[in-house]
Amino acid sequence: MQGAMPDAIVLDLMLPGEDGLALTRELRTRSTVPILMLSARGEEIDRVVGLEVGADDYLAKPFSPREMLARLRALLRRCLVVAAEHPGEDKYMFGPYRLDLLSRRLLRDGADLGLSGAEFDLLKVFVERPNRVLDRDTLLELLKGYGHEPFDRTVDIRVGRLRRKIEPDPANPAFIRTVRGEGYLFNPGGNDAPTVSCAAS
Amino acid sequence: MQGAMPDAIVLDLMLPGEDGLALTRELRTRSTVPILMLSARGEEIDRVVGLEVGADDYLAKPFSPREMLARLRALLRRCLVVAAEHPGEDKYMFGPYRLDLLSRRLLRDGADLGLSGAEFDLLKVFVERPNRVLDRDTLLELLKGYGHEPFDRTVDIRVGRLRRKIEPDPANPAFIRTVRGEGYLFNPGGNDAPTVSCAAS
DNA sequence: ATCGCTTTGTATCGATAGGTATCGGCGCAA
DNA sequence: TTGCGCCGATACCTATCGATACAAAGCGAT
Repeated sequence: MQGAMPDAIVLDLMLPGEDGLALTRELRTRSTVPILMLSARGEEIDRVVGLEVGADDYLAKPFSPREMLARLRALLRRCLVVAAEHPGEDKYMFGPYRLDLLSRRLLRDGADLGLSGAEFDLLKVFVERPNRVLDRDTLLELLKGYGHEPFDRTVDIRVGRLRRKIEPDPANPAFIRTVRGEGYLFNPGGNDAPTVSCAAS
Repeated sequence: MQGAMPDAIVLDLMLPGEDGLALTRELRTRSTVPILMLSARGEEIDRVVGLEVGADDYLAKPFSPREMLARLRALLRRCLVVAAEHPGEDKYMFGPYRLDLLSRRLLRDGADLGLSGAEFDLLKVFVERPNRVLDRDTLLELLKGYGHEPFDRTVDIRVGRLRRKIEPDPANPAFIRTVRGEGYLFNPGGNDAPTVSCAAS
């Protein structure tokens, strides 16, 4: 198990020569990746066991593709809330965005938002420390190291530019919020109603 | 619906006189609380629709209690990943309002009330200590730490501004009451029927 | 009721923090 | 070199906060 973790795993228990239950248990010791379990065995006891070893959902065959998609979507929707909160990943998702640390890009619906380098660095710092107030000193240290003047306002400027690119309404920031006298706070939920994809359909 | 949000909601679609689907959609506009949907209607289309309006899981009757518990546990386990990183309550509801501690906002019907930082801090202090009189000294300590003058009236001013934003009738405060000579009292119910404090008796 | 003292409400205003337009310096590519 | 985009310094503007002062309300004494 190397490289990037997938966004979700759909696991068919009837894989030849593999024990899906053991695999799930093993996965769960090292990852919180969402798992949707599929199986031909539809007995209640199978479902209960599958859920208990760590699956997030269990779907017995035969099932329709539509239901599987609906369940997968519900699961991903639920996980989007937390996806941005696991350090060490190479991708972070928040709101409608996906920040790819490897290619240093911010994507929305697959389209590149065209962040500049400084904007990307700032957003990375925020995304890795969600839901806590970061004061300007800390931000400056994380962004430029230790040699900065007391009245350096570069952070404010970067925040302003970043907001113009990612905030639906830059005057009322939802993702990067100001905490007067303290600093800034990154709120991955945006508006806290992360029903995003579902609400549309 | 008042006080802290429940940890999860198990919603039976066959509630009399209620449209569970609409209720779910409504809930989702203002909360990310986990929802497990139960229904006697087990058709695929019902399940898909239930999941799409915002349920996290859908279980058709008849089902066994064990499976329901397993699914509920799986759902809570998934959501606990978030909760673990934010110990304590992160949302409070009172009257028609919802105070989100993470994004530092006060919402009413999903709309941001636009509290300023100082107003938010004060409301947070109240909301965490409902139904008890807080004197100005205590409030000052909680808000600014230990270095304050004896005749600091900051609290009064903040209370006044907060009232103007959240009280239906700021001249007759329902949520933040004055207890003359003692301090202020937060009454989450917002009802006018005074919770006769000891002063009266 | 009236008076007078105390407590609370709030309008105003100055200080300060934060938002942002503008501009010049820098690096890079053609 | 020129042109372009990125970045940060500066300056200016606005919003927020709390000090002050005064008005209003509560409360006891007369």
